[in-house]
Amino acid sequence: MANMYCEREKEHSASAQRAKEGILAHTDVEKMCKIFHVLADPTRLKIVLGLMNGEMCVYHLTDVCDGTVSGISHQLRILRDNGIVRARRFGKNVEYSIADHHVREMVELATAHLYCGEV
Amino acid sequence: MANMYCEREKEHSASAQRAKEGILAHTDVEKMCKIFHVLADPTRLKIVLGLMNGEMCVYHLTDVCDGTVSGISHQLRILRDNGIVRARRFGKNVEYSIADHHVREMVELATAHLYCGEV
DNA sequence: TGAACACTTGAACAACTGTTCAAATGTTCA
DNA sequence: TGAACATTTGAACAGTTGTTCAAGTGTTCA
Repeated sequence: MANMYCEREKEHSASAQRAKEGILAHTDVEKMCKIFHVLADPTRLKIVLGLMNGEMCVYHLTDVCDGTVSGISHQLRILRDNGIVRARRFGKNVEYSIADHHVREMVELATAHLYCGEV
Repeated sequence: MANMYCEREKEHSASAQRAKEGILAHTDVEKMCKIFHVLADPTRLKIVLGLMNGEMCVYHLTDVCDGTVSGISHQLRILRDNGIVRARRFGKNVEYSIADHHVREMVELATAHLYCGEV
């Protein structure tokens, strides 16, 4: 990457160098993708948005998210496996809650992105 | 939702009610999913991480992301269509940059989620 | 003008994922 | 113990998506 490739070669190759040696060398891209991927499904996002208002069992979540018990349960497993929600047994029921405050903040930032008019 | 469904029925149905009348009534879930979806692909995320270090043209991005010109260009279009990056022509080249500071913050929060030990 | 370069686009294929239905597990209570 | 309830799990199918290859567009410069 020593030759001229574009009119702003110097700036761009400097950016490229910084990126390669910095953030991309020290970030687990696959893992980070997974976090976003988990939030990128309407059912799962509704579950997360719902749980941001308080703890709930599966039946309440099917009501809030307008889904089937099985469907919600499948998605809850994915959320659980990725550390987004936490499960706790309560007799016959399982109570779910948000496991990580960063998730709440990510959702809030996504809202900001959506309504700030920059799109 | 008036009967007993679980041992903590009162709390849970209150959460459900808040969620249904509040955040879920006022959030465009599909649009928010789309934002997360866009960041949920390794090629696109690498592009975003790369551009967080400065502006670049497509050729530099293929170097940074270790991808083909065509592949990167396809993903750049998706990022552009979703307001994540911005394109500006510079002679024969097209210079890309991050379009929205919320994206940068979302990526930073995802990093925090990844390395805070809560997972 | 036309050759060379930088990037974009379209089509097609393989891989992945959300939903559904049916069956299984775990828990309570009579 | 067994019936009823709450939730989980497995298999399968349809729909979506990232990548590749080939062709197209836009720009510069001789």
